[in-house]
Amino acid sequence: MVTLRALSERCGVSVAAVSKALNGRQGISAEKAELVRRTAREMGYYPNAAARTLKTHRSLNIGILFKNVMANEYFSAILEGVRDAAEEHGYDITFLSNVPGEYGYYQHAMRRQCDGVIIVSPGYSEQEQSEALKLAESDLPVVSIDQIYRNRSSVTGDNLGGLEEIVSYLYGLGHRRLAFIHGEMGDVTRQRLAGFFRACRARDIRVPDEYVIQGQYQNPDAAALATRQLLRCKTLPTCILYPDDTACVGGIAELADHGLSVPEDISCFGYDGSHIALLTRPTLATHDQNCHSIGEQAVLELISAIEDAKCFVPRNITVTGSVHPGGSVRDLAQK
Amino acid sequence: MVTLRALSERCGVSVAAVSKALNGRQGISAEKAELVRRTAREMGYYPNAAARTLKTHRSLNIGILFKNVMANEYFSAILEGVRDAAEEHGYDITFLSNVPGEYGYYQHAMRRQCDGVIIVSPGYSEQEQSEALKLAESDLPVVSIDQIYRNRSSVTGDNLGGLEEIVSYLYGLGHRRLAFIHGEMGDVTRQRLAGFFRACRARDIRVPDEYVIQGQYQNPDAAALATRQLLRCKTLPTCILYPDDTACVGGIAELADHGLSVPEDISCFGYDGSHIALLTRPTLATHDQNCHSIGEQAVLELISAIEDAKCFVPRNITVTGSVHPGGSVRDLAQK
DNA sequence: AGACAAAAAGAAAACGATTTCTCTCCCTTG
DNA sequence: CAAGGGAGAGAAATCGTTTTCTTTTTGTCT
Repeated sequence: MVTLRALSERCGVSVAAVSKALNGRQGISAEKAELVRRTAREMGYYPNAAARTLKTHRSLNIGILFKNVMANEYFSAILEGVRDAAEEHGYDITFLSNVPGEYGYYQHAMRRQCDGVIIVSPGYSEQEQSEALKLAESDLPVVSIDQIYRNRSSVTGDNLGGLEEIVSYLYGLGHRRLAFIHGEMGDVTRQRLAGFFRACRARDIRVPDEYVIQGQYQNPDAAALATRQLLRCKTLPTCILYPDDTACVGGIAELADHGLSVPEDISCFGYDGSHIALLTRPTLATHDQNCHSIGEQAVLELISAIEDAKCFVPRNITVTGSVHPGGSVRDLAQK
Repeated sequence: MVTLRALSERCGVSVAAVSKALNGRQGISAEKAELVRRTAREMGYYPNAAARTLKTHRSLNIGILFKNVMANEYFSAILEGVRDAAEEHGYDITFLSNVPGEYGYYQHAMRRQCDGVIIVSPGYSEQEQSEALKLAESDLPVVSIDQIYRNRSSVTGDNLGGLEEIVSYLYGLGHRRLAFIHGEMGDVTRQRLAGFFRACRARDIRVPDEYVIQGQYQNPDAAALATRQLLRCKTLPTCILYPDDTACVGGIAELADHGLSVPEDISCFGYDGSHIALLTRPTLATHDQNCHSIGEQAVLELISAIEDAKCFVPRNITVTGSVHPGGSVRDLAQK
């Protein structure tokens, strides 16, 4: 292994000088610095992160709470955004784990000397939630995604605005009877409901209670069930909004089983802008949440919390998405 | 921060004694060891990974080469297997990056003192390939997935056996005319082709040249194109094998455009066992590669390369998958 | 009781960086 | 020409562990 010491001997200067040269600090002449840098390249030197961390108390390492099935496209896209942005800024990321009775997320982060932590999804169990909270209330810089902790920055998709946009889009196509099958209750769902009702009210769209049904996220069967329930209404909606694309696919299949074809008989709208949306026939009209950007924003926010600690003030960042038209929605205006 | 020093003062013993107690080394009495451990728990001590790494040259960190869109279900499932297995064995994982002109995968791994590296997918560019090779030829323990490096262990899905199984399954359902739209040429594709032809020959299934067409992995459009080409044959196959589920969906859509319905007119078979396969109507017959297990195996192999270095001998591990029946294949035997 | 081995305890030297502080020089300025 | 200032160079301390080696204590056996 090539160390500063080795370099210093090779160049005939002190270890301190080598350190200064390599870090662009001053206190060393330009020629010597150049010599050192050249020699470093020749000898294949790379700094020892452990030693540097030990001394500086900065690890260039970001901890990440990510207790999710990665197969979930929404979360994996966020993760990718996080990774890309971290990489670009010279940070590495470390998945934080939680072994009840042994150590928690916080201990893990501290053990690895993480400079900060991004909470993507803490896990569903009571235990994991409380460990995540411990982290959020610690002295570490923390940024969360899709949930809000006291006095911490957060980054979320624009669920309220997203649903407003969808309703506005559908209204433009002549839809007046909108049903909303939504996911499990939580911050995200509440935002979406608010956006939905707000946009409907603004356009004088009346939404019967029976048009709003709880389904589940990422669950085509739950969507099918909710759809079936919806079909019992005397007057059918012209369009059904689903909590995500996977659910939407499930709903469309259920409609087909009842002899209703999409979009001729009824329209459907997904959420997330996942790959599936482009694969099915008809393609899905959906709402792209811009996950990659959500991940990136979280990293940028965290880095500024780390590096400008003194003048950092937490805030809630909303990343706007956009409607992706698709074959599953019929244009009722066009006659 | 609670350090060994702090603990030693609190317990009235030497730093060395504390270290021994916490690591279960001998050279300290049972009672003192117990006292130290209790105090450590009380004071909320956790070891400083950087200091430990610096001293021991072991980081409990695994580098991972993963230059892929995570939205790809196949890779993200592998990644998840890697993460889970690593976590279980007390290792963390670090994504290795490659910034041309700055540093390569190897430098990144060394800088972070990785104990070993898993090469999942090195990236497609010339540059990345060669950086990955540098890593594979370094003195670090390396295990690769889906590709083989000289004198290194590898873990791969059983592509050869997978296709044999598929053919065998289809044969059992009465299919005799099989077409194979495969992905870009490479180790994986060659294995699959070999398995396909071997199984066909064993059953006296003749495969006309025009039934074997190159498409692309994960590309529904390429699959559609290849499918169109296939439809020009005077005699159509009874079943088309696709390189993966995404391609399969693209193929089915193309067939529909030509007025052929699946599985009534023609059957289709995917690969990967992805979520999509369960969502479409009909559901996709597919082959589950057991990706999670592939990731796990790679970690186990790497850990033994790291921890039993002296008696480690590289080998190629094959993880077998299994056929998942689905609605896209018609049972021709049943009349 | 005395001698010796074995176990326990601790002092100190690393590991590879950063950083502070001191010491030289050399140059500028009055 | 003397004084003052600034830049360059390096010695040494330090970060929190582990580990070796020496010293001390304890226990065993004749």
